[in-house]
Amino acid sequence: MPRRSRLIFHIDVNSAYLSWEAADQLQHGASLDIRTVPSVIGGDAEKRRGIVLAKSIPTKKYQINTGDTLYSARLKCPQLLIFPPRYDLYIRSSAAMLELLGEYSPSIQRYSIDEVFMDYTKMEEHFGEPIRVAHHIKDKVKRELGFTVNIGIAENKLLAKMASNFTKPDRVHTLFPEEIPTKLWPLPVEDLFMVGRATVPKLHRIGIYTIGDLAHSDPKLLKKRLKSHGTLIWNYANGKENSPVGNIPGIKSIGNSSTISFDVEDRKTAHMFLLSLTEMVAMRLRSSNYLAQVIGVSLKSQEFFSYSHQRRLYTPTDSTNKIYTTALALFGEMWQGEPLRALGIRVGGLVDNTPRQLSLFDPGDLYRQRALDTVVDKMRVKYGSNIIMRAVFLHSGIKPLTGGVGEEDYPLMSSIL
DNA sequence: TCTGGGGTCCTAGGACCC
DNA sequence: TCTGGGGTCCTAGGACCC
Repeated sequence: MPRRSRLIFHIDVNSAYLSWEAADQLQHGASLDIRTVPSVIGGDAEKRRGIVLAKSIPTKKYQINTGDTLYSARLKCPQLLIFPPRYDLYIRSSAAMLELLGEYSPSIQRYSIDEVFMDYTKMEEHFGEPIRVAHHIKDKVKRELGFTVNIGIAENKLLAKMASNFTKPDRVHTLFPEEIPTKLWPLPVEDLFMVGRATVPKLHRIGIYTIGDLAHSDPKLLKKRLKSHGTLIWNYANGKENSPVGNIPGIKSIGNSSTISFDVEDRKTAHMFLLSLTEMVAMRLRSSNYLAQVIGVSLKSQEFFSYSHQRRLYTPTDSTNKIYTTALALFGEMWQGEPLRALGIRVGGLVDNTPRQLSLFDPGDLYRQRALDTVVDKMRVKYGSNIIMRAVFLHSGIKPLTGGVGEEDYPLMSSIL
């Protein structure tokens, strides 16, 4: 075995949402393992959220893809089983896996709810040869937690991630430098991380169809055509990437958006949804101990046209009222009365919420506003998010908070991901 | 009963300043 | 009287990820 500059593991849960649902069902006495039949996790079509979020391996021969509408998925496979998402279960399952992995290295990075990077460099003396240990870890996850993972092993994060994407499920793959020509380069270019829907046709147009084609193309030409993104994917195709595991920079923005079960056509209803979203975003902002300098509103029309407006404030804020009134102003500037399918609020330009010089233009009731927001946050954490709500939501049929993970059950969970 | 939600980063163009 | 030019900030939109 050659000496490796670094040893990086990428652990990827196979069909995460679906695997976690399957494992939970079996633990509760189900006789059918839904991973063995065509099945998907999908949103609620009546609420216009009916898309495939995760799919079992047997759906492959029906050509069902993540993102398909449930309508089209059912056309492809009439006997398809569909289960709703359960974000609380996913958060618990993900945390259990992270805890298990923590035994094998002090350097662990949660990349998403179902992907983890682990730096195994210099850990061999403790736990042994990397491929053997990877098998041990994957078998332990299966035995103790009830779901399967793929593990990719390489000298950097990019190649480890590419390796974990090879054949699934329940597999360990390596992608060391000497294996790049045989294992990576033959793959279609769209399989490369960061080569998405818009880039593929541009690459095809210049005769690039495989990752190998990209690796051997002229980086100057790519840069000319694709700017910095061209340089990035050329490096990736050649296996060049050297970011460390861990040291995730702080969050940059916090947002929530929602597709509404009906088209919003009047200002009053739109305002209520904006308030509901603002309540969630502002609560998350305060719990993260940041203040926001930029407030943004995004809309999606019935015809799927998306657009947004944002504004930078003179004074950073975490006040629900300030964010809401800014959002209303932005909404008023951009909305021409077209039916709306979705609305969103996002705050950015985050700065630490440490004691600061008050601007001359701060409202005099700043502290009273803050005290009120803080009390409401505490009550919602303690008694549930519906314990206190703005009067406009009474009998409106609209939830007083919208967004976050797990809807009303886990209003604060999203901020840990 | 047709198309989610939460993020990050980049680019282009305009405003503004010197 | 013939329209410089660089730097920075801001905003809108797009591309990508899971």
